Amino acid sequence: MAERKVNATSTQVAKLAGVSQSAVSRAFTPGASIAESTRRKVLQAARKLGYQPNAIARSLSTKRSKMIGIVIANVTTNPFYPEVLDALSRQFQQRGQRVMLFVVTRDQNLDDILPQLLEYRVDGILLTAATLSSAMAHECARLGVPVTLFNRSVPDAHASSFCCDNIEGGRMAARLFMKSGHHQFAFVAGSHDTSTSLERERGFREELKQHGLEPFIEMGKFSYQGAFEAARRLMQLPKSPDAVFCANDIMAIGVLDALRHAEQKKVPEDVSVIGFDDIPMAAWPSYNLTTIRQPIERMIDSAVNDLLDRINQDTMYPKQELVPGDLVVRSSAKLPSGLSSGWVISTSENRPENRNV
Amino acid sequence: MAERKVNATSTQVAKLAGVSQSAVSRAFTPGASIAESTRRKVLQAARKLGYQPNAIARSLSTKRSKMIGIVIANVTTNPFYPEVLDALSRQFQQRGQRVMLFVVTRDQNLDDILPQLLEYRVDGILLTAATLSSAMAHECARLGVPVTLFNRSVPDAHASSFCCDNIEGGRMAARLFMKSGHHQFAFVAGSHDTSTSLERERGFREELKQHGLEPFIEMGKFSYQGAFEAARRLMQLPKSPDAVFCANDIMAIGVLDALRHAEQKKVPEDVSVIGFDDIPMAAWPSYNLTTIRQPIERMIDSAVNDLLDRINQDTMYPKQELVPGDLVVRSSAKLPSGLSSGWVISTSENRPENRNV
DNA sequence: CATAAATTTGCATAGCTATGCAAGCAATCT
DNA sequence: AGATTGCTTGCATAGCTATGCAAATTTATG
Repeated sequence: MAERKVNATSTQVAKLAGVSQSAVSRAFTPGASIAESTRRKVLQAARKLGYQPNAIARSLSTKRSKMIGIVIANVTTNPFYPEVLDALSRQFQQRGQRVMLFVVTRDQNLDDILPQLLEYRVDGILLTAATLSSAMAHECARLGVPVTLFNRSVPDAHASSFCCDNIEGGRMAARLFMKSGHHQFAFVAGSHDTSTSLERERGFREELKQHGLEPFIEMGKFSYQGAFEAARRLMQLPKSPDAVFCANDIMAIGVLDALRHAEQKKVPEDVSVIGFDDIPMAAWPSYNLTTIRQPIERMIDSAVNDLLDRINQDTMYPKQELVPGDLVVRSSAKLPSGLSSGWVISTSENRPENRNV
Repeated sequence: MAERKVNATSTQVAKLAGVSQSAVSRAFTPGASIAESTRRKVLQAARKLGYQPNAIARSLSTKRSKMIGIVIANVTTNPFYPEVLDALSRQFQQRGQRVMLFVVTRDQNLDDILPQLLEYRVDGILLTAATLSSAMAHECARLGVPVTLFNRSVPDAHASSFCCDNIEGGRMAARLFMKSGHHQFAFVAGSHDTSTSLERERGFREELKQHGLEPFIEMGKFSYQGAFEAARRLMQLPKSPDAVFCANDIMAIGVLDALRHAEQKKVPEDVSVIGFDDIPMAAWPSYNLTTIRQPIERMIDSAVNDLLDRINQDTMYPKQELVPGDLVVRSSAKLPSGLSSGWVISTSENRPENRNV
């Protein structure tokens, strides 16, 4: 016979332990004023009744839900984002915050879903691969709920944002291509309304322009399949490119597969390919993708710290941070003389790859 | 100057609208007894104050949090799970449930994290790629919180479970290998304590055994890298296998890459490979992986329905469901005569592949 | 129009915990 | 011993919404 006591309350525990309800509350509040002896009595009674504090009631009372709302898109289409979600979730977890998750599509309007987060009085909101309407940004500001964008630049000054330096990343790709003597350049874009794609394109373009060069642009729709098709279109061009920079790794991989399996091109002999992100697959022997690595751990640490700090002291202003990416040299792009595969080129230092896994 | 009204309460709205607090509550409760005219008054006042019902307080009052706890592992190592998470999250979202997410590692002990879910009084718990200690299963049962396992078989009868028919899947792989004339068989396992890997191995073994055959077993640690190395070990064997079945697709891909890039083998001419799951990558031209597809949508529908049903009527008993998988024939395994690539073989019907994306 | 029936409304309270405050207590000091 | 000081403790209340119940109002019925 299951006893079916169901959720005991602090009052019941108090009665059994012969103390007041306040004492029970204090027994479960670290740092509260309670004698060790009574705390033990309480914990024992609690164990006997299978009592566990009710976080809902606590949230109501403290006006802190200890929950962070995470909104994320592209979870199934870009392996970078599971990586991000995993890291974020663990970090918050470890810092004593629960995660309320919303998976959305890239083009989904967040104005419907943010209210659902606010309804639960989340302490803070983290958006990744998603953007905020400025109406919603204001709403969050009004309610005093800090918002942080990850991997999206900020629409207005109400939210923090943590991004890789996409423009410089695009420039690095262009420089590598030029140093190793390519002639026709192309960029495979993700979409025309996403800051990551736009900025990476801009850096790539600007650097080429300084040498009087200009890339072809094709749309890869942020997907393997889209990039696969984009690559085929590029190869139809009269002067088909020999250097293709892609707005992210998953598209670079789509391009690689198209070049090798549908266009009989050799990589990097016929065409060089560079991606962005450095997802785990980029290191697989089938691809060996040269790419711009986003220093995901560092970015996430900063983002999480910033959000938690702003939760705890609401005097703080939102912050915009740009983290430099590293060029990871593998073998999907021809090497300029003096550079060999397996090196990581960052703005501050160059070093052999030694990624701790 | 931001007005900084911060979270209005139902009482404030009531005062402004000239009604009672109950009326405000009812205005936001679908189906409650309230005149259309007063509802309009209330909603107008609510808009003016930027009022939104407090879900925390509601949860406390109704004893329903409208939250589901999802625990998931392997998010970064196996693309199958982001797929699962995406689908689950959307489904619950659509059915009016919020998701509280916990990302864990495969071997992490859930006994520490389940209490964190229970503390928030989640209405139900869904575990995927994770198992439940029987102590915790009892605890959930005692508290009346239904638990559903996805892709793990059930430890005891307190939880529902939804799995693909792994044993039959293993059998299908064995049959296909045998029909197309292979001689040496191998299984690349995920781990030795996970039901998916064990059951797939068992089906594969049993079917081979009926023909007096026995497979080599190698450990692939549920990862690309682990399987890559497992494949290399297999190829060292005096009678190296010409038919390798892997406990999942990501390992099958690791095996394929090892065979092609490290062992100079041709697939499927020298070695045939079959995976399990049918992740999107399996269809990529680089891999063209023959695999057992888990009918993920159907499984998720069933799992979500079951969990929500059990939440709403606690008379229901947990259910164990086994969903048959489909053999998706591509070109990583030699075809027996009469079968061509691009077909899906299920227990009930065979049809050309036409996956709706 | 009177009465019954149906609908709408407000009152009062429950749901569970945290916490300011004053009172109780023991230990310390003079 | 008496006065201070510093911990502990319980009381009472806040935090916000939902809901049973009775009262009030509207609508339907004869």
